Amino acid sequence: MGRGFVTAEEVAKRAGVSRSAVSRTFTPGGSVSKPVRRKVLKAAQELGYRVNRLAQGLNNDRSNLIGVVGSNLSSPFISRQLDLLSIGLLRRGLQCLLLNAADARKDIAPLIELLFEFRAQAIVVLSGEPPASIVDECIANGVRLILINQRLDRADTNMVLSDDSHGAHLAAMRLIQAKCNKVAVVSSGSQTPAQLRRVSAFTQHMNSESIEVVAWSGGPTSYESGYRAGCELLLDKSIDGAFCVTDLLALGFLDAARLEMGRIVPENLSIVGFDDIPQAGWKSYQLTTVVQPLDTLTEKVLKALDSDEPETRLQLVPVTMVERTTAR
Amino acid sequence: MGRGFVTAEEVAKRAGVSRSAVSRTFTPGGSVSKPVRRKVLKAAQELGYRVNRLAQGLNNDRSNLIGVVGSNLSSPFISRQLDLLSIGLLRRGLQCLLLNAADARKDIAPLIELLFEFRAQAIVVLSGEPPASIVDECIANGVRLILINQRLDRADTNMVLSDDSHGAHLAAMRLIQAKCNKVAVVSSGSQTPAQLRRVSAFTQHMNSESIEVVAWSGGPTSYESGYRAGCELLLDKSIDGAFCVTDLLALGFLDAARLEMGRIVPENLSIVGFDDIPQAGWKSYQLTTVVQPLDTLTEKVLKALDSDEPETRLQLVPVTMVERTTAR
DNA sequence: TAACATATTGACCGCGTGTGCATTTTTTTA
DNA sequence: TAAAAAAATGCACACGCGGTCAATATGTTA
Repeated sequence: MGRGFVTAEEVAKRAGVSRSAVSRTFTPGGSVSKPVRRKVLKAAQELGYRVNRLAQGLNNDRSNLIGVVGSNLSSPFISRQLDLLSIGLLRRGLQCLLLNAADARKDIAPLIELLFEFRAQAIVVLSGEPPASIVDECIANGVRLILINQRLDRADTNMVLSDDSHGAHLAAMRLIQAKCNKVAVVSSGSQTPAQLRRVSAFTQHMNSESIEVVAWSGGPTSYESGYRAGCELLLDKSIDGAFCVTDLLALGFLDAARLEMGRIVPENLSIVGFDDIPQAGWKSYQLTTVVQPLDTLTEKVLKALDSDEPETRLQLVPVTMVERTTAR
Repeated sequence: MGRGFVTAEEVAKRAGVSRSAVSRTFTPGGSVSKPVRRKVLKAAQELGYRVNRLAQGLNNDRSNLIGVVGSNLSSPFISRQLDLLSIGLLRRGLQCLLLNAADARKDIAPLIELLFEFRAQAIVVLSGEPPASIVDECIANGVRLILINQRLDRADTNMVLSDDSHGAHLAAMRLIQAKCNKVAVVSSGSQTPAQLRRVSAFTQHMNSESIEVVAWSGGPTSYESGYRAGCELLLDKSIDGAFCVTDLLALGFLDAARLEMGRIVPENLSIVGFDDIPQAGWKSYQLTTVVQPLDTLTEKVLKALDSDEPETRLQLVPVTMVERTTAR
């Protein structure tokens, strides 16, 4: 009862049986007689014994650890993603080893190295782009790698991502429907691949309709950046529509438009966002936006974790648009 | 190079040295000659060898795993807390084993059991109240337990919490300063200890000033609950002040007041929140609120993790008030 | 060059667990 | 009741690593 944990050996001694008996008692399907099992359980209870899953994983070669790496964990979107993911993992008896990539935003390679050292069974990347070498090492070591909203140009990696292009097209169509003549497209300065896809798909669509597009990007993906974008862009009175590639940006933009630049939304200016974070539905905002269905996205991630040989490596999650009040 | 990870044995064979040499090469302070070290590193590089930290922890008795358990991970406050915590842990070379208590909101005991099985060095509880038996087991097994914003009535547990009472007093003083005659205090139905403390300290203060207090509580700790509270409470036109024990509640309340119940804030109604989540500073809200200094709180948690014999088990983090625009 | 001090090395053990195998005990069948 | 089948049990090994210790190699001094 001293420092440290109780071992199976001690339980065996107390119960007057062999250590094997203890092990078998705690192993489903182990061959143990009723009386022995009772004695073992009693001794274990009294001593406060718990199986050491680290040692367990040592010969099983199954650590049951799933590495999750991402940055911006406190943003509404990512945090919800992490919330759902961690619940799903727990339900499946998997443990979530969380690595915050805030320090190494650019290069998440060392973090993944760390996960290798912990023998993570699989690695889920919420944000950030792993270098190709890491991907190679993952398959070499039999570690499943799952990228969320990240599109890598190789067929041997699991990717689950929202249909950004289609979402951008939806946004474009909505702004066209609102009869906008000159629109802004707002993204952050971090230029994540997902954001780039949204910007380019949107721009392309608008160009094909001969509608002028003004691109703005800067700062982190935050409310404040959106606010700044609004203050700067809306000096141009002819802009009557905006697609913000993230709700956070959109809400900042919306506040700038209404409270700083004297615009009336949606009469004067139509705004469409992307993600559908909870705040987009708050009464003060009522943002019209493209919905990333986080639950189905998470579900696909978990499924990719389960199945031994995933049928599809690239899974596109369809997006929809929720109509609220910020687009005419 | 088959399935699974490379072992030190294989590296030794390839490098033409003993396995001990490999181990020493990767152990700081190990006695290895330059040429041998070079050979080992080369072989390790070629084979893609990585130390197995699980096996490492098996004899060290240091898993380097810190268990973090909490619920409501996507709420602005908790997610930020988790964000900061996970960064701090990583910086200190500790791994964050995240357990989402969403399923077992009431009883987080089984989750902590799980962390025992993984031989977590310490356990940080973001939310939820662990039963006393768990606390006993923690100290019996030499696992440090740190409770955040949770006050247990025992001297052998590490607790880091914001000064809820003082915060509530600040809120009360502010509403008195706003010359409120009848105030509401809004909390969620989940009745966490922290919320209860805020409510009671606030009510007590107001009573001592002979100001009438109407208490409302219901639903989860969410924007929606606050909105509902506003819709129901503000039917009483004589209520001219409100203390919402959580910013999320406050923002919902504020929206209900302005957009649904036709109140003018702060002329007609003063509102004070608690937490200072990012959204409280957004231009549409500009909520006057009590600030929980999350960075210092997190810092104290990390420090409690470090020090082998913490000087103080109960650490109260001082709170301040940020003046914005919702209190007259 | 010899004697000595020091740096390096490899064999071995322990960490806590699961499991194959041979042995012993219990149960079933003839 | 005896023989055969089944179940239960303990021993020993493996998992991948760090650390101890004696043996060996290298360097240093007289």
